[in-house]
Amino acid sequence: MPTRQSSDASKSKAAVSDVYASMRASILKGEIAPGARINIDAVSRSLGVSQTPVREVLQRLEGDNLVVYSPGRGYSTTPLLDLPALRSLFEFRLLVEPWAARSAAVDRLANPAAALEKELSDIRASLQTGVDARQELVAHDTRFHDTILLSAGNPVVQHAFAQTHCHLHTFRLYPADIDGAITIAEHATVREAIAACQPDRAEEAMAEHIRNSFARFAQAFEGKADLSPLESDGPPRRHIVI
Amino acid sequence: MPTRQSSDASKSKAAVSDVYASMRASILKGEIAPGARINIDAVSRSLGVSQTPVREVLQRLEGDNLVVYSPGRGYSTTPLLDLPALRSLFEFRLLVEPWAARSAAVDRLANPAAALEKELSDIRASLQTGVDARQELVAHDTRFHDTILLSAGNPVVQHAFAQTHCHLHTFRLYPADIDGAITIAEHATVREAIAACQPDRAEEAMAEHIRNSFARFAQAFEGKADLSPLESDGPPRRHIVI
DNA sequence: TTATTCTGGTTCCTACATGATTTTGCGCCG
DNA sequence: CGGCGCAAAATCATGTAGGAACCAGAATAA
Repeated sequence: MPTRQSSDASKSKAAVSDVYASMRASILKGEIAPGARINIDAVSRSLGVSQTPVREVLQRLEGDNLVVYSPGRGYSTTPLLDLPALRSLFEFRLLVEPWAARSAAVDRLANPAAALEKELSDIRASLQTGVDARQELVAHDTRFHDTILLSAGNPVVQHAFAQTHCHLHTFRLYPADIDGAITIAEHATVREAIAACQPDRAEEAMAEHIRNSFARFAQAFEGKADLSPLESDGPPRRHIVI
Repeated sequence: MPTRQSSDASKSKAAVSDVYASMRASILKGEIAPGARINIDAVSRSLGVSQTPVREVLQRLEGDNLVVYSPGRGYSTTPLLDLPALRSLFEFRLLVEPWAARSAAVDRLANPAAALEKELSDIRASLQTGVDARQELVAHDTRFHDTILLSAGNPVVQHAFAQTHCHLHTFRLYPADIDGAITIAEHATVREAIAACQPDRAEEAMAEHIRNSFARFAQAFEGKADLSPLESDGPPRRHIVI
């Protein structure tokens, strides 16, 4: 009797949701080894469900860029981001997020300053009691940036950014020893500019934060790569086109 | 005997591929009526396949934003883009594509001027013999913009842009009477700037092209909507929209 | 050493059961 | 007589089980 042993309220409906959470956690924890192939049958039996929900979950994970699909050969986990991929990702963020910060820094009801302030005090409090600071920090970072992007009010940009799952990927290679204080301080700077309704300052603060953030992550690759800064060419290029 | 009658070489493997092409065409042609729910069982029986490949296809179509999924209620086709959604889409393009044009307008092997020139002469020739100009024009537009984006050399930006499927959506509301000559002329301007390796000019030409393109599409909404241009109010707001 | 065949394993699809959701029809109240 | 609400039934999404085709790798023969 292959009954589902996961949640006591094992009615039925939570199947795909449970499987998604489980597989995603497995990949993020590195239990499946980046680049390895995923056996649908093995996973389904190990989780006590059928193959259909597992396949559905795999297709969703493909949208998250956590697995790749080869027709006729099944699914494999994606390898960790290398430095060029990380740079591409942060260049994209540098294209989108300063624009979002500028859009958010206006005197309107959409101004997210209050929500950002709450988020900042929450994370400060949470780090005091500090359990699993790494997870907390990434979660805070996600919420902070998502809030700003949301208040920019462009669903297409928001969706495109969400599809990159940048926080999800950076979580995979987040060094355990990073000090969150710097990140939070930069967040506070961004929030102040937004609260003051100064678009230029907000844009620049966000751009600076992303550049610094990339530099911090790039140090995880130290020794093997060049570490040249994100923007190489001279004149301070406007990311905002008229 | 529920044999598959689609392709004569009905080995088996083409199932999901066939279904995908078929459903996608149905939605784009409007045969399923935007906003209507999709009955998995009906589709599977009508195409002579089982429910599993249909579900797989629906999940892929969800990534294309052609259907939406409600847990427990299945899939529905997405409604046609309304004016605000179209504006959001073109604002995203205005954020990404001028940057890509700038990045492409450099004196490197990645410079796509030659490919763009071939693309332009191809479409000009194709329009002479003109069969189904609408389809040809959208296909050309897709290739032209994709080429520029590709040579910008950022996979993340490229993927994020591809995920918007902007040409796929604009195809759904492409007016039949639009004259492609203007579009092609603007493309030629962009190409010239890229060929001349003038980043500023390329960036501006692309931005101008996208603004004009939006204006042309917005005319499809004439009568029902405000038709305010992308940047409505007085001070140059750097395309921040409410 | 190279080509061919065979076998093990895995993906992919079909068919069916089940539970939730929507719709329809009937009775009741205003 | 018309509108509202509840209940029963049909409908449909979701999950399960199993089988057939297919790819990969190994062993054997030339």
